[in-house]
This record gives sequence, C-alpha cells and structure tokens, in this order.
Amino acid sequence: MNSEALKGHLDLLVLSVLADGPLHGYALIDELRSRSGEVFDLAEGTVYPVLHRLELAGSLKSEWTVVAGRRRRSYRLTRSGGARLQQQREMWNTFSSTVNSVLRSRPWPTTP
Amino acid sequence: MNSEALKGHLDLLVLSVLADGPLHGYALIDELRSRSGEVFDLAEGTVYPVLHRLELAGSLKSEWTVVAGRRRRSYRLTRSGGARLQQQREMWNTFSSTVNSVLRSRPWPTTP
DNA sequence: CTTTACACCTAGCATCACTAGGCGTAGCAT
DNA sequence: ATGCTACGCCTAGTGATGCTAGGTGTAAAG
Repeated sequence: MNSEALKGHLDLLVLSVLADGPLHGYALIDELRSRSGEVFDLAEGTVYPVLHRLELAGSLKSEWTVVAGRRRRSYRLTRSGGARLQQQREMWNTFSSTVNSVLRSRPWPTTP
Repeated sequence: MNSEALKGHLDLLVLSVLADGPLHGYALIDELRSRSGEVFDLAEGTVYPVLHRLELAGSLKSEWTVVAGRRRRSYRLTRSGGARLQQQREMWNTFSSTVNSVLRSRPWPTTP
C-alpha cells in the first residue's frame, strides 16, 4: 500500500473507529489493523500526531488513566467530532465514487 | 473537496485518462473535469508537474506539436505506463474497499 | 486595444504520513 | 539479576506531493 494513499483520509478512519467507543492510541492502532484486515498497519508516529491534531481541533477529548501500572490516554469523540465524521464520510463517498467514475469513463459514449 | 484527498491518487487519474488516447496538458485538465462531473477541477500548476514526473518515470512520452499557431505538448502512455496504471488500479481497489470496510465495521458482530 | 481563452512553465508553500529516535512500566525467560 | 519483548506514550525532522502565485506567449473576440 502506497504511503501517500492515506493522505487526507486518515482522520476519517480514526474518527470512524472512535465513533464506536473511546480507545487509547495503542489500542486504536490495533483496532485499525484488525478492522482493515491487516492492511492499515500504522506506526505510532503516524497515529499520535493525528490524535493530537484532532483533539486540538475539538473533534476529540482525551483523558488520562492508569491500568496495571501503565498510563493511557483515552480518546473519545466529541459532538463536533461526530459532525466532522459525518462530513468526512460524505467527502469520502463523493471522492471515491468520482474516482471510480473517472476510471470507468471512456472517450466514446458507452457501448450500446 | 478536500485538497489532500487527491494525494497519492492523482497519477492514477492522469494515467487512466491518457490510456484512452494522447492529450496535451490543457486538454487533460478539461477531460478530467468533465469525466468527474466537474468535481476534479485541477489547476495547471497541479497537473503539469505530474506530467513531467510521470514522463521522467517513463510512464509517459511527450511530443511537441503546433496547432493554429499554438504549441502543444502531447502526452501518450508508454508500455511501462500501462503497467503502472494497472498496478495503480489495483492499489486503488484495495485502498477504497479497505476504507469502506473500516467504515462499515462495528465493534460488535454485525447486527443479525 | 483590452480582455478572454488557449497553452505552457516553475519556485516556493503547506500539509501530512512516515522515520527514527526517545522515555518509562510490566512480565517473562535466561 | 538481567535481558528482552510487549505495552504505551511522545516529538523533531524528512519526504512526497498537491496547490498558490506568479511568469511567458499566441489567437480570437469585444
């Protein structure tokens, strides 16, 4: 999988997973990997900055917890994050169907 | 349409359009706009560097012509460009279906 | 003679995923 | 005791790439 392919779509994936319940970063990575059938295996250095950016933008809210002597930062979707997710979903649908229509279009009218 | 959304997918679109016949840059922009239903309305400064890059990579071959006193640089797909297109198509299919599967997945088994 | 469409170009910018390192705890094997 | 691995967090810097903003020039329309 090309590394640039995710550009502009990673927020959607993160918001989408967190819409099903709060997770901490490490668990989010696991979840993304498993939900994608091992296709999206993201580095921590990829995911943490996204979470920080989304929280700064008000889409997420984080909370520190300690489990078994290990600190975790758990992220949950805010109301505005939900709206953002909805908007991102629509963008994805438009984008992907538009790409598909370009890929399928031919220079001549579709063969009768 | 988010500006980052195209990242990593623009080559696919360009190669795909040129697979249906050679075009010069300006005409390619028109063709992309019309095939996408006006969604992809790309700036010249976006497209020309892509064409140069793809030619440098051996995916395209260009040829100068003059039509009605105006110089044009016409691009056609090379054999290796065709292979590249095929590979990019597969990447797109994997990518888009994987995103969709993440979007559709739920933390609990799909409701019966 | 000015504006618009055609047709090309590039330097620099901004964004964002990724690399490559760093810090610290817990549990297991040696 | 001492590594090693998994867990769990972080950030500075790099690289790729689409976009902005500007430039050049011809032809047709007003």
